[in-house]
Amino acid sequence: MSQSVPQRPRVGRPPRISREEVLAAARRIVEEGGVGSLTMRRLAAEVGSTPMALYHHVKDKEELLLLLLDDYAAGLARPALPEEPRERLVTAALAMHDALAGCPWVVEVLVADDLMSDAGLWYAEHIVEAAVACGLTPEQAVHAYRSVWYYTAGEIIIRAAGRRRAAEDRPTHRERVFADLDREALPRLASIGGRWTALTAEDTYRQGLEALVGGLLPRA
Amino acid sequence: MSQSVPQRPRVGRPPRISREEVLAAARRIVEEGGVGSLTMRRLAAEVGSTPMALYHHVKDKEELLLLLLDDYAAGLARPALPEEPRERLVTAALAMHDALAGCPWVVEVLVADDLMSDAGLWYAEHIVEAAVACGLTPEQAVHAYRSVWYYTAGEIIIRAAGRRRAAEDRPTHRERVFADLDREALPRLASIGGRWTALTAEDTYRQGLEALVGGLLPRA
DNA sequence: ACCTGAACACCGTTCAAGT
DNA sequence: ACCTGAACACCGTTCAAGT
Repeated sequence: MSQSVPQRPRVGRPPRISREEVLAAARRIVEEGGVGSLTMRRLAAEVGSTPMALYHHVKDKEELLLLLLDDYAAGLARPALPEEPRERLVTAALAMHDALAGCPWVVEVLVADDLMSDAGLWYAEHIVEAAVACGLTPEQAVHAYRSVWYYTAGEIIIRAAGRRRAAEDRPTHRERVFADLDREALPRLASIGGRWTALTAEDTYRQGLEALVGGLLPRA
Repeated sequence: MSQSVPQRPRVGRPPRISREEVLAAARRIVEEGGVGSLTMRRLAAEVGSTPMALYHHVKDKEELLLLLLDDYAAGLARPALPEEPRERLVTAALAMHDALAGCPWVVEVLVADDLMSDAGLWYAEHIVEAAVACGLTPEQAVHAYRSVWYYTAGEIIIRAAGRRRAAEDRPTHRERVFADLDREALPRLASIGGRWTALTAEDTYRQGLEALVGGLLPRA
């Protein structure tokens, strides 16, 4: 009677590390240095084990990244969305952007295996739904979602790369090029000159999003 | 008198491979398998030499990629642009997109080191110029250019990744997820179901671009 | 001047063996 | 059942030596 929940008898060597431990360590590494810095060997060192022990807890590196993704997605806020469909679309897109901006490494994984796991689909669902509510056909709504996704992913990827470049302090290729622009051939860029870097560092995601959505939806 | 152009006397061992040869081989590799498949060792094999011989012709792998980029950019068409500024903006953006779409590996390099070399700046110049001609301030025009660039780069990157995924034929994570969608939580996506893949495979770059540009520019 | 070979410090992953 | 060690097939790059 005392054994009413039969603990499936664990046999063999007791585990020294758990899947959760491995994932937690992977998360730490990836948050600090991006996906590029996550190696099985470094991860093993982080959990105080050998590279091969990891393969007992995850299938391979790809599965590890997908697990990390699910994990991050599961913790995302799902904000209340406004009644008005156009606002609803913009709010959902902004929430999607925020979710990614907080965690740029996610995008690298997303792009590689397209579309997030369940938690990420929540954004797609509401963007498509709001687009339909605005008067688009389901097909048009999917296309509209895609445009928003391209814009959003591009913004995240490019700005993340920019931050990475700023972190290494060596001058970038771009700066060298902008330093001596041909005033004849490229007058507008030349006249902007040094302000380019500051201007492109400004966050204009929302502006661009509103413009895009305004153009995608039928005139109110 | 016969030596009027003194051939700076070449001394030492005669070269077996040239920089051009190295670049041409690198281009072949990258066109076939993407940037990921370009390794110094494979490149050496391709030119029939050793990895270390390459370092005599290019500084390192990064320089190699930038040279490849310059090279590609130098060969790009610079289409005649229409008089009407809004059309001019759209045409320049489409040309930029075409230039990248023909060569998705370029985007990986671009994103990593931001902005292309001179030839690529041509697009930026004309987009910014056209935006100003449409009535934006130079600052607004740079922001508009950035939005177009985010959208364009995102489209190229995501679609390139999609093609790569389609090439390997194993079922993607996405397909597995879409196969069993929760009809309660994600009704719109569920009702689209199997059509999702076909819909997102359609090329809607131009549509999205027109929408974005329409939203970015002042009402005509 | 140009090229080679051996070496260093890395990768992800498989396989056979230990506890 | 879980972990280890050695090994395989890779990377980019440095360094000392050869022609």
